[in-house]
Formats: sequence, structure tokens, C-alpha cells
Amino acid sequence: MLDRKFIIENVDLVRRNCKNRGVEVDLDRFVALENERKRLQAQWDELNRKANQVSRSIGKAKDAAEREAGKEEGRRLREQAAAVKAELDGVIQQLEAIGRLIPNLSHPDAPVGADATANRELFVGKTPKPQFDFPPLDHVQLGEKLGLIDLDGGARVAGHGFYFLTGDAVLLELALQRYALELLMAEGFTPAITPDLARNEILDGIGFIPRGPETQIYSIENTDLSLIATAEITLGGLLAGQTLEAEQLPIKICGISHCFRTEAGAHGRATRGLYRVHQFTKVEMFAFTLPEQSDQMLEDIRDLECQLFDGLGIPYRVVDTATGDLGGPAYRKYDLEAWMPGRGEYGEITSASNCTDYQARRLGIRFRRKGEKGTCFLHTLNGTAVAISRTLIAILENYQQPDGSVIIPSVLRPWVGKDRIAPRR
RNA sequence: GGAGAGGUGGCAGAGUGGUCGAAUGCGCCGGUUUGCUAAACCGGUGAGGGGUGAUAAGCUCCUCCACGGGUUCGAAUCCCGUCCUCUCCGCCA
Repeated sequence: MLDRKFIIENVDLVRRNCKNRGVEVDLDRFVALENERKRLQAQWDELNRKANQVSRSIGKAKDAAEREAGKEEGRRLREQAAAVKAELDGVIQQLEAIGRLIPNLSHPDAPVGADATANRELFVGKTPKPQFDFPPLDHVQLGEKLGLIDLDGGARVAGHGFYFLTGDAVLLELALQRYALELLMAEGFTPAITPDLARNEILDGIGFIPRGPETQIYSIENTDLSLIATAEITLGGLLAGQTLEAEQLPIKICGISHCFRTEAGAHGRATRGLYRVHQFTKVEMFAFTLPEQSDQMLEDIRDLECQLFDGLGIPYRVVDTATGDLGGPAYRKYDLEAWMPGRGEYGEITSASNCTDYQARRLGIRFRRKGEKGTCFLHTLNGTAVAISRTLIAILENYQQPDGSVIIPSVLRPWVGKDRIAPRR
């Protein structure tokens, strides 16, 4: 959510931004409603002022008659005030309904375009794409041969989109978690294992829609809880409603959680194997920063993602996401897309976003500077460290050998305890 | 799950119907005193939204004592619901 006052004072800027983002919003109506809001607010204030005055005078009334007259007057004023308040609440509700459609502003360097085809490739990682002198398998075939992924078992238990990781895949998952954690802790991130559920109001504050036809979220019946789609939700929610001291910032946390996604409407494309699944584990970076720190923090987070995947020896490219593909909260977003030989194309493997104060405003996360009056909303950023399922795809497919075995990336060997996964006999 | 207790400003902690946005202490900021530091003393010190003003300072109004409702001319104070915390019991990895 953007600041109401900002929107009013920068209508044209906001209008242009909505257009770049491919979002249709009735800004004229928003402006009209905001003017109406101010008018009603002033009216409500005035009625309250009078009513308060009357109430105070009753306490000091000298006889019963005067008291009764005051009560009558007070009742009348409070009634009027309540009517104005109801109207005011209605207007605020409409303002918020429109306001939540308005996306965040966009970084001036973000490529302008309607969708992912306008994304700008910035550079590629240190690892070249592998050259195979044999027909490479995809991760489903490899997972089958190596006893790593049981899709049939997952389907039997929970349906399509679920799976068992078995055997060395379990060690790989844990190794990837440890690998990411070691690197991030050295960079000042506090590790956390977060709840896998969160209140709907938190989901909403981060920018997810917990219910409704287009939701990507599983909700828990008869509660206001949902399964989280990413630890971004819980990590951002961690400080909801808090006011921090400026010198506490930046705060960097990396959280491990399971991620649950309904993937409604995503059937048909790339549904094979682990690429698009209903549950996976992820290590997520999250940062709370001062406004002037967030641009640099986004670069830092992206660099860490590059370090992680250069370290794993996985070929990837980095993409600057086009305005039309940013979603609501992001001001700028970088994706890492890993080379996936089984698909013969790049597939999104991490994503780093600077959400500026968009989420913080909805979640009520503020900071205070010493010696300055008032508080401001801080900035939030998030980035994937490792999304296990897709990273497994990239490892299996890029590290496969002619004999059907898969080499373990050297950085994972301390935790996997071997340097190669051999086919079952 | 059952039974109690409680949620007040950065913190601690008063306040049980009428200038209460809220005593007091601590902390913090400014000042006085002081070889230096500390102590002592004096003053200041919540947030949000309006009005006025220069998108300043200042002045002023409204709202906020977990959240949402209700009673009342008037609620931090009374009533109901929700959330959360603590204690005890039960259950359990």
C-alpha cells in the first residue's frame, strides 16, 4: 500500500506507474474519495469537540435541570457524530479497497514492459552450461533411477504435486540448508526456523491474498490461519506493529520453512516433476532496513544468491524483472534463473525483491530516529537463498554423468558425506 | 482441553465513571553545577490524523490505555466477544 497523501500529491506519477505495471485503478475516484474523507474527518472532529465540551460542562452543572439539558444536547451531538463516523468509515473502506490495488512504485532502472518477456538479462553466473556427449535425462528420470524422488508415493498420500524425497535426496536437502545457513550466518543473518502457518492478516500485509478464487494459499478451515507460501510471510510478520530504533537497522534474518502453494490454474505447463509442487522447503533471506539502505541491500542479497549458486556450480543468469511482472509489493526484483538441461531452458530458482515501505505500511513496522519527531515506515526486502526442490532439479540435471550417476557439488560433500550418488542396481 | 489472573507511554507501575494522554520511578534529551567522570538539581520527553502556517517552527482540534463491539451526556475505568501473556490441572512429542 502506498501512502494516501503521497498518492494525492503525485497522482500523475502513480497513474503512469499503474500503467507500466499493467494495473487498472480508478485514481480519479481515489482523489475524490480522499477529499471526501478529509471533509468528513473535519466534521467528525468538530462534532466530537462540541460533544466533549458539553460532557465536561455536565460534570460541573449546578442543578438537575441544567444537567438534564446538557444530557439532551450531548445525546443529540453524539448521534450526529455517529452518523458522520459511519459515513467516514464507508469512505475509508472504499479508499482502502482502491488503495490496495495500487502497486508499489517502480525503480527507475527496472525495465518497463508488460510481462516476463520484457525482463532484462543482466549477466550469467560463473559456471558454464554443461556439454553432454550423451542424451541427458531430466530430474524425474534421474530421481527415479537414483531412488531420490517418489512422485507416485506422494500422489498416493496427498495427490498430484506432492512427493517424497528419499535416500540421498534427504541428505541433499539438509546439506543445502546447512550450506546456505553457513554462508548467510557469516554475512550477519540470524538463522530462524519459522512457523509454517500464519494469520491471514499477516499474509495480507505481506501482499498475499489468503482466500478467494485466485488464491495461491491453503487456508485452515475454521481458523484465520493459512499455510505459508514462503517464509517471507512469517519473517516479515515477525515485527508487525513494532517501532524500532534507527540504529537497530538493518536487521537481517534467514528463515527456514516449508512452503505451500495451491498453484491454482498453473496446470498444463511445467507440471512435471519437482518444478511446480505444492510443498517444498526453502531458506529465505529477509531484511528490515532504513529507506536509504534498501537499494544497496537488494544488491547485497542478489550477490549472496549469486555466491550461493556459483558455489554450487550451477549455471544461471540474472534477470531484472520488468514492471509488468513485479507483482504488487516489489519496487525492484531480480531473479536468478538456473539452467535446467532436462527442460532445455532456464527456470526461475531464486528471486530477490525490494518492497520499500509497501509491506511495512500494511504491517505497521516503523522506525524512529534519535532526535527526530515521529516515526517512519522502514523498508523490507526478501530473497530466496535456496528453494530446495528447484535446486535439486538444477543439481541433478547439471551434475549427471554418462553412467547415470550424479556428482555431488563439492560444497555439499561435508554434509552429504559422499561425492557421488550412484544408480540403484 | 479445564480453572484462575492479567494486558496502561521505551521500561516498571498507579489509576475502578467526569479537564486522564494518563500519577510516580527508571530510562532518554536539554541545561545548571563540576579538574574529568559520576552524583545532585532544573526543564523537557508517546503515536496517528486534521486545521492554521511556507510541505518550517509554533499554535490548535480530534482519535488512540491489547483489538472489536455495547452501556452512558461522559469509559483506561462498567458489560460482551476476540487475540495474547502468566499460574495451576489434564493431555502429549
